[in-house]
Amino acid sequence: MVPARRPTVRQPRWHRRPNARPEEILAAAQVVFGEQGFARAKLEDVARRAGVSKGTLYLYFDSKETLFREMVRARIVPSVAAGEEFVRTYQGPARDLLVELVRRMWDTIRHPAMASITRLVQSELHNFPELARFYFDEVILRGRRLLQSVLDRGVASGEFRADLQRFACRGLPHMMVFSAQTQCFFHAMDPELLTDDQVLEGILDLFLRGVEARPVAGPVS
Amino acid sequence: MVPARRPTVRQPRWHRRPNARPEEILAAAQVVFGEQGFARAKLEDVARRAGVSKGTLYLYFDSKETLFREMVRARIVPSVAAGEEFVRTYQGPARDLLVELVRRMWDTIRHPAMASITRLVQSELHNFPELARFYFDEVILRGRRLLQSVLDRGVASGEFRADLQRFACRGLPHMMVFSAQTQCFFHAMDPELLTDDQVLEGILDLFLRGVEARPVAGPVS
DNA sequence: TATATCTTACTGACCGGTCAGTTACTTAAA
DNA sequence: TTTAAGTAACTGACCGGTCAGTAAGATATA
Repeated sequence: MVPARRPTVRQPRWHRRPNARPEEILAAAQVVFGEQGFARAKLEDVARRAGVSKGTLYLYFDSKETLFREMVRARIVPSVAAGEEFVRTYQGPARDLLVELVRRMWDTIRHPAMASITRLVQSELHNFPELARFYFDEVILRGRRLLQSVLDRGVASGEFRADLQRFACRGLPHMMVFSAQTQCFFHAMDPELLTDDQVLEGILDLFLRGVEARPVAGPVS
Repeated sequence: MVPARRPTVRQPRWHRRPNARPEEILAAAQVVFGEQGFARAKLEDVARRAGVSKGTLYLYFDSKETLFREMVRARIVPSVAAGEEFVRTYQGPARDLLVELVRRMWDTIRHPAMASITRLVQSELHNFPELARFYFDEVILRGRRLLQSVLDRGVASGEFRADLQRFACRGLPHMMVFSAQTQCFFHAMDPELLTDDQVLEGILDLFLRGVEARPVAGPVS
């Protein structure tokens, strides 16, 4: 009798997929860094989740730090660009634009994977000056300017208060990002849970009241 | 000639100060954890800053994790209690109470040492379920209820909108905490810096507009 | 079409540094 | 003299980063 080893069609233990690897590694890194934070995250875990060995990580990324930076960049920049594109092409009242922009921002940042990134960046900034610089310029500043442009439109059209403070374009994203983090991370222990939609409506309700020239009561949209 | 070594009055190399040590260690831990985050922080550094050796830490705290938890507890709970005491004893319009409470909260959380703690907690929650539970119950929930009670007073007196959303008592602290963190950590690289006072006025301006029944334009106080 | 040759994506054992926690000893001070 | 506060050398687990070796699979040749 012939032994059963060596089946007729041999399955390779791994495949060469140099084009797919970087994205897969970034996706794995997003999960592991998001769950563990930078310092606790083990590259061994990132590798396992990406379906490769630890050595392979180093074929595509110089170091743990580089991997972290590239992951943040790859995940965040497209969102900001999408927001800018939306505002650039929007036709209509500033109020509606603001409402829709806030909805889209909320839809982006309320997902745990995204909330993890904003939290990560916030907590690791101090250790990665280069990342901090990049994040501040390409995310915070661009986001702030984007929102300010929407507010400016509304002021020009008389929809928003002429005496808006410079803080307005910061307060909104601050409230949104932190609300998203709280929704994600305290979800399990909150006895007075709000749904994501309730939070969104609450944000819009407060902020519109805060900026509109002639606020009216009642539902937002 | 007599050699100069061994002066007549010998200074002890160290003193036994069992009552003072814990607080000194907590203070050192606040700085080091605040600067480095939990995982990067070295107990060696905490010990050096506290003026003791590493072994001494273990005379007063079971582990790195315990030290971290105790530090957060010791620094945060008094602030919450102070806010509660202030609201409990306040006589006057709800609007003034709200303004003054926000001022005091801002005065507390805008300091880097405090902003570091809120950031720390946010980023380490996942790794310390016990701390998360404690923080949520003793800080977030208590803070939320405190603010809600102020809002309720205003609604009852007709100063605030009767249709306030449940989100209102969360949005304000979210905006404040995140604004404080941003003020602290991006201070160096922001080309459009606002002063702490400008941020406070901006927060009050937005939020009062958002909650008042008959908002009026103009400066806050 | 078959197979020999070659390139390179990929593996995984290993090394060296780091650091939380321990312990054997020292010393302040009651 | 006693004892508890404090020290500092030590241990062992852990993990980022390396590199010698392996095998997938492309290409050349018959």
